[in-house]
Amino acid sequence: MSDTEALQEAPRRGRPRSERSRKAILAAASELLLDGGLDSTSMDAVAERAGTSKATIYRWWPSKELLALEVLFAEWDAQRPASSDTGALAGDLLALIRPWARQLGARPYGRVIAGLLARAQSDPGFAEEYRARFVEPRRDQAREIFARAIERGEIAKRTDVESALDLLYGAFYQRLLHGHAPLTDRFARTVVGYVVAGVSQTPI
Amino acid sequence: MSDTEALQEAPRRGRPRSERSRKAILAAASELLLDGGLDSTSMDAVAERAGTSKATIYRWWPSKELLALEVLFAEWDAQRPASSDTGALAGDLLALIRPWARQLGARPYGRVIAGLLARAQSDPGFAEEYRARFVEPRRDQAREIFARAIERGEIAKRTDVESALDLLYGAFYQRLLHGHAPLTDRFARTVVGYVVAGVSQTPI
Amino acid sequence: MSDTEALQEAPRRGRPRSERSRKAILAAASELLLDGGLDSTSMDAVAERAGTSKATIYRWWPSKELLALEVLFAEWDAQRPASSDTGALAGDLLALIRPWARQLGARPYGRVIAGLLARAQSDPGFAEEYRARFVEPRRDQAREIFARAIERGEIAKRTDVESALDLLYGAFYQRLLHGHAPLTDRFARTVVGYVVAGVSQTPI
Amino acid sequence: MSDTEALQEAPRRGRPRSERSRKAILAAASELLLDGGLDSTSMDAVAERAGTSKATIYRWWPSKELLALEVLFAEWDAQRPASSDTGALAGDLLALIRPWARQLGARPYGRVIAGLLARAQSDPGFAEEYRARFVEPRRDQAREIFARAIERGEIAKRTDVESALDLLYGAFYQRLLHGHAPLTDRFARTVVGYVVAGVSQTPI
DNA sequence: TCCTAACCGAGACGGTACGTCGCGTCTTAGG
DNA sequence: CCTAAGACGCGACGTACCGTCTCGGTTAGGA
Repeated sequence: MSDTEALQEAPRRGRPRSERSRKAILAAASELLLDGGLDSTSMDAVAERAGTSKATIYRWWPSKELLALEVLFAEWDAQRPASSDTGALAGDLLALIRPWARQLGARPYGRVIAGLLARAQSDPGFAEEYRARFVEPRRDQAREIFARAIERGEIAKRTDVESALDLLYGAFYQRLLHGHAPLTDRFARTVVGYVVAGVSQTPI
Repeated sequence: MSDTEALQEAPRRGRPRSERSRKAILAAASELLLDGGLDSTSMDAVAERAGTSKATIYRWWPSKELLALEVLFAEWDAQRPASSDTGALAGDLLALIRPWARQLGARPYGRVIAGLLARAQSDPGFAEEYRARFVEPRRDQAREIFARAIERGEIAKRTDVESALDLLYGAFYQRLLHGHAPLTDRFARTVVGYVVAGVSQTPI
Repeated sequence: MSDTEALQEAPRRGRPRSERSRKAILAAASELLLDGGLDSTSMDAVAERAGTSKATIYRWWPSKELLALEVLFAEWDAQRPASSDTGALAGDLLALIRPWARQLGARPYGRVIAGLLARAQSDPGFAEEYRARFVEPRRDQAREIFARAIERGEIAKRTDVESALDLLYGAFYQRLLHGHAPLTDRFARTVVGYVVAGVSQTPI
Repeated sequence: MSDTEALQEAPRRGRPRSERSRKAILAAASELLLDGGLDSTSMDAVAERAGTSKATIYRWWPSKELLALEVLFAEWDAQRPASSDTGALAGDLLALIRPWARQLGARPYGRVIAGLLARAQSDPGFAEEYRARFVEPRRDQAREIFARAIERGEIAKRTDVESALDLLYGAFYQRLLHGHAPLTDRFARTVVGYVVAGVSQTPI
């Protein structure tokens, strides 16, 4: 018996959850979040724009942060590409990173992400949730790529993969959050190039 | 006549600003900010702890963010080390980065910085101020180091220094903000090593 | 269909207004107003004493003055006596005035009324509201009494009733606001006596 | 040796009080008070308009109320007419009351007076000062007039003069403070007529 | 066909913090 | 000794969101 069936077994009496409200809330939150960031987005405004009541929002999302998390997840992580295997570290990383970087630069996600990061600093539980949904999946994909490169002998066995991941992703977050330079495709290629070269060092 | 003299010429009428209040406000804000981050720090609480009135705070700092900026700047950037010239890119970068990384890891600055970054996303003016005081000075120091390395012929003339800076600093911000791993000295050495190796690539 | 039914037809959606809060606010305001007058009564203090939030007060009373107006109206005008017809101007006026004067003298209403009058000077809308609720109802009662006296032939048809009302009520307000002498029952009788004599003049 | 000389004997060292400031403060306060009443008049605004510092105002006037008192006294009581003796109660009262009523109606004094009365309710000391400067002098003038009428036998010895004064002045304050009707000359004549008739009653 | 559980909107509630204004006091430099 | 300038501690203002709580109504499955 599958998990899904097990969950569906619950008796579910009473009026079912309104799908219309769920979608309207996510849509309203999305617009407001991308418009002004987490702080500028009030639950009252979300409720009003969605045509629902605040109680309905709080019934399904315990906090504004978790609502934002789901909003972002829904429209962002939806298009996470399947890992492709090009046979080279640089190729694999580029295939992984370039669509993500393009998406990051397309809309003002920085506003929302910075807000979520800020909340995460003071709320360990939320931080955990945030990492589990946004950070680790992407790092996992890159980890596999590095693992394959090690297996192939392309890079050293003792490569510090975790630090390499911080270098790789950190560079994009740096531009996303500080806004001092755009997240261009060229930047993505340069970053991947430097990271690959960095871990490919051959100390004599 | 020097600038200093010219400034001193100002008549300085009226009761002078209270140095005691200034220090008390910065001290109170510092404690509260490191304790709970930007959001948890209310101007009311700062005023009460400092033994001043809110009006006095707002007279000198237009917003909580700018107060936090000055607080952080005062106690953080105070100990920015003078650039040292070791004759090697790796040595220079390590001398610059290691004290900074040590400081970053010593106290919960992540809370405050994440908060400031969040505000910067929605307030271009504040973002500019933030970059001018926190980001650019440090990048300038590293820029010089890279410039010397290019001059020495240690790295290629066409090195993308700006991207290298994003790699370098981004890695530290990544750990600071995401909290998935500690900002150890070992991490600093690894990051610098990878960055140096990355820009030292010798394409055949 | 009666008006009452028509009003009841209103759907009354949402959480109903808290009767407990309404009463607590009026009670708290009453105590504070009689204790220290309008100026010394802060909305913060009313909210704290009533155990409500300021927002709840402002939701139902747009200003401190209108809250004070309702407070006073509730506990003061509640006991406005029905007009009695003694068949003589002096008797009717005494029956109307003496309970009112007794009430005026019993508690420090002067504080509140003086405050309200002060606000009324600068706020025509509030002045209108004040007159409609406090002044005109009492003047109307006295107007009727004078009208009956004219009808009976007790006083001249061309009596300037409005001025007589100013004389009558003004004397009490004079003592109430200036506090130079108490509002005794004897004073009430004297005032009514002089006013009745004044309008009963028979110029030869 | 006169009192005046004795006072002038004081050594008076240092810079003398600035007459210019004194006048400017009174003028500024007068404009602001007549413009918006006591509450709307801030000491900051008075100081700014007068071109003085707040400290200078507080050095010579202990509070806003006492400043307002002097302002009003200066421009109002200045023209208190000398008592005239017409030989009849009505004539004497009219000579006393009509110029005062005309002045009352000419400018928005109600605003200021209502404000002062409000403050007097909560500050017995100020109430005393207010009565001594504004109320009693005028009542004294009227008291003398009633005394002469009693002496002449025009009215009864046992006339309750104090109540008569409350009737007389109260009628004007009533219109001044409630604003329901104008302070016309006709009203002054009517009031005086009724008061005189009231105290002239000849009970058989 | 009714009962009853779970949902829904509307909107009032107790709180906390906001940024501003006015008070009366103070601390300077200067006439 | 007085003055202007202006900063100071204090306390209240009226507003905005927070997350919670009633309400009257709606929508389903089970009795």
